[in-house]
Amino acid sequence: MSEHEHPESENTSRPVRNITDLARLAGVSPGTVSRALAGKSLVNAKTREKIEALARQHGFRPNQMASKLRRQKTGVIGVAIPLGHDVHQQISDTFFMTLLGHLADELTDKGYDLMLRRVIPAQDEDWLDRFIGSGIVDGVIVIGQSDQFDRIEEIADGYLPMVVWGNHQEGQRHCVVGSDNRLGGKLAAERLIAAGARSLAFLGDTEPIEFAARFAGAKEIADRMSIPIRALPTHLSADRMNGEIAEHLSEIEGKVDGIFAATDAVAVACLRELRERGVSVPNSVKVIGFDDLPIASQTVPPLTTVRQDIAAGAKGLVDLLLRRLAGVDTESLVLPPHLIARETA
Amino acid sequence: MSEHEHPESENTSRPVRNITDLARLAGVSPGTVSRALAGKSLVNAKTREKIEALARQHGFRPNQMASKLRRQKTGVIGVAIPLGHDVHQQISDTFFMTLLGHLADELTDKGYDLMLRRVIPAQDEDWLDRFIGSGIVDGVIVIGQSDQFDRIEEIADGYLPMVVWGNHQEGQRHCVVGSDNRLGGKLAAERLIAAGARSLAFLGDTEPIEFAARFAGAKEIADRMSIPIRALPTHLSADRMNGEIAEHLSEIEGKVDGIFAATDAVAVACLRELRERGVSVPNSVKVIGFDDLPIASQTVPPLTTVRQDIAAGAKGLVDLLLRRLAGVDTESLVLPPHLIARETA
DNA sequence: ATGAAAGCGCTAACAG
DNA sequence: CTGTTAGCGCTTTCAT
Repeated sequence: MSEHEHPESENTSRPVRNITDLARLAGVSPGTVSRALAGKSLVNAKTREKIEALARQHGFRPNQMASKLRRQKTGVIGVAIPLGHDVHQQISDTFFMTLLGHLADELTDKGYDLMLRRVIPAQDEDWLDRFIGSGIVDGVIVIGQSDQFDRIEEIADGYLPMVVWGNHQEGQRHCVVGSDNRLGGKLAAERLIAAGARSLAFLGDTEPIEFAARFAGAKEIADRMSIPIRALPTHLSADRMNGEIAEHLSEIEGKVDGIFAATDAVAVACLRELRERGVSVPNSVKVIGFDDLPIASQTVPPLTTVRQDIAAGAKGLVDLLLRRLAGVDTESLVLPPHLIARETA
Repeated sequence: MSEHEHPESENTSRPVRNITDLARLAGVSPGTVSRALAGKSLVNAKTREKIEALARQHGFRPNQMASKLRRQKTGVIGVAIPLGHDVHQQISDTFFMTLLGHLADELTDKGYDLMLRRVIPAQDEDWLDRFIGSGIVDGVIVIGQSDQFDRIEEIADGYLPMVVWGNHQEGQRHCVVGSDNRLGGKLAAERLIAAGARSLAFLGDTEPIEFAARFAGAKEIADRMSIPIRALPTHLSADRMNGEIAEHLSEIEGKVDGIFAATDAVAVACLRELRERGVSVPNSVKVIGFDDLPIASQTVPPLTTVRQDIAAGAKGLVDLLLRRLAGVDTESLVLPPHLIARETA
């Protein structure tokens, strides 16, 4: 018989609905049951055992709602994914989803539950206030600034326990964890140029600030070396991306020999398109991605890319949030990206 | 000024902490405030407006914990991802993560929040009971049966609001939504054979029942056509997979001309390894995957695969769960997979 | 349409 | 070490 069924055969009285019922059975007060089940030290070992046995036997678990209300904390961290630019972009965005997986592990480790919300700011001005103000979470992690930088800044002024994955800007007020995108962009451009490229293109959307920073970094290097670089705007949703990449490649054929893709996903699509056109990589065109997702090592040829350390990012987000939960106004954490040299550049 | 800051300049009294404070300000009773903020019809329009204005002005939102406790429902659906066979497998498993994304959308749509838990059953016998029994969620969706089929069956006997993504077996007691894996396996084998393959292999882990069913379906067709098929066990975590696939390919070289990969991720790795060995696909060896993830269309050559309709799966999971929340003991939902013919088979 | 009052189930301060 | 007690903040009859 599963623990989940209350064995009414053994016990003719009504089921154990709460701590008081259990207290009655154990012949103690509700307070003692509460302490015993919460694992507080100040309970007689025998009493505790008896109570635990009874609880097990009746499949009883204290109501968390009541506990949370009373203690004024929920043990839940909200994770919000704002879908700003391209609503469908993140649905299967491997990077964000992997980050989420690590976050889940990290939070579980620290004894917190994770409440996930995907929000469309355009349809819901109030998304952050609502999440925060409802008393349903103790703190919030926002995955990606999307186009909500200002909104997040506003909130940060009055709400401490929030940490955001994203790009760091000089003088910003919200606590952010993220890769140094500008540096990543520099690494990418340097690599392309070192590999022999003399005319560069950035393939991707430069609206989101993370990507803007990657482009800016690459541009800084290109400008310094007097090498031209142009941005080729591309949506990141799978359906629009392929067509747009094809168009761009037609347009730049023979004029560009180094492509910096905003993400590995873009790079993979670009690689495929180049192969279909019979353009040799890296001989005729060099390509470099960003993220170092698992797919990067599976392309042909294997993709040279800029790695973001997702696990470290998740750990950083959670560590900082816990410190903020404890009242500390933490600094942002900027992680260094690393060049992963494979064969496309 | 952000709504989040309580404008103490305008109002010297202490901040509005609860419905009672707001009631005092509005000159009404807490009950009326509750009704007004909950959007009940039986409130005078003017009173409601006044209350809403006051709430907005003070950035007040009713405490959800208290509400949930009182109403004995949480508005939260638990989503559990059991990590049975290969703990790291799912960390970046695109299929599950995409399903999760759709689930989040679907649940949000229906007004539910989503509480995510990744659990390692081997370290935590009680994972499902704990999730369910704590009164923290109104219902549970389990993503993947992993090696927990029996555990889930037990729970299902005493707990209605649970739906599971996974494989359907004759006579099982828990409500499941999933693709017809056996049929998918048949489609795959038929396709490989139709493309000219005369000796098949299933590449992947046959432990998890979904994969076992895919293999069984393929085997049924192969047997019927008197074509040999063997299983090549492969871990699904990225780090171990590549080496194992390489070994298998060495072993079967020249002996197998049709490979059915358990998932697209495996197929992609297999394709890359074949290319490295100079084996021509589909001429020398045909390959077919399972899932139809976005990468499937990006491989070279584009991957023929068996599509699972993830969005429909998510919708099915949520719909069934809502029916169960309403007390209906729903049947399982088995979705038909579809062959997506591209160029590898 | 609104007010009064009784809890939802638990925790923690206080007293013993 | 344990019992008693006073709420946490909200919802919902039951009156009016």
